Amino acid sequence: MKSQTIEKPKFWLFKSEPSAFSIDHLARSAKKTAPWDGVRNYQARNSLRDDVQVGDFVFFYHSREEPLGIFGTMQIVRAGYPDFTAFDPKSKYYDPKSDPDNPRWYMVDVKLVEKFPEPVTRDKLASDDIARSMLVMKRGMRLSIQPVTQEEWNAVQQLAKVEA
DNA sequence: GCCAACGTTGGC
DNA sequence: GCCAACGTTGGC
Repeated sequence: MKSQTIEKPKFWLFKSEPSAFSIDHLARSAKKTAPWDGVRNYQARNSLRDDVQVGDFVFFYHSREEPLGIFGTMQIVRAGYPDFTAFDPKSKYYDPKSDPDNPRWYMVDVKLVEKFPEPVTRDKLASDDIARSMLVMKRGMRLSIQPVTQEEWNAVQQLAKVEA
């Protein structure tokens, strides 16, 4: 058996404050594609650099501003590469400690797949037996790049189809 | 706007 | 290597 050579599809949830970058920003981007830049947390960085692969599916989550929740889905179109905003003194994400020869921060490119007709809010997530236990629902969970299970992915897709 | 939870920094 | 202080996140 060579079953371990089969790549499992991977699912993620990326968080963003919509005032900084929202799903509508992504929808208006050329080819509905944009770099997911500005991640400045080591655990999230490790995921972007090492784990997120082209073809992986991603939920777009709006944090901080109501309504809080999952607004749609994206797909990874470019795997981890150095986050160039860290090298730009004019960027709000500038980090002088990130050396271009040994970059500290990484990003990926995402493409919008679907904006849900209605967001799947935290209230809706909390009402579902499976979605309720997602990482994003845990108190104090600040990680902005989170793994999602296949079951959670399916559960949220179901919730997105239910009338608001 | 508040503030608990969390991650990072830096003095020792 | 510890841990107090600090800055940030993000739900409420």
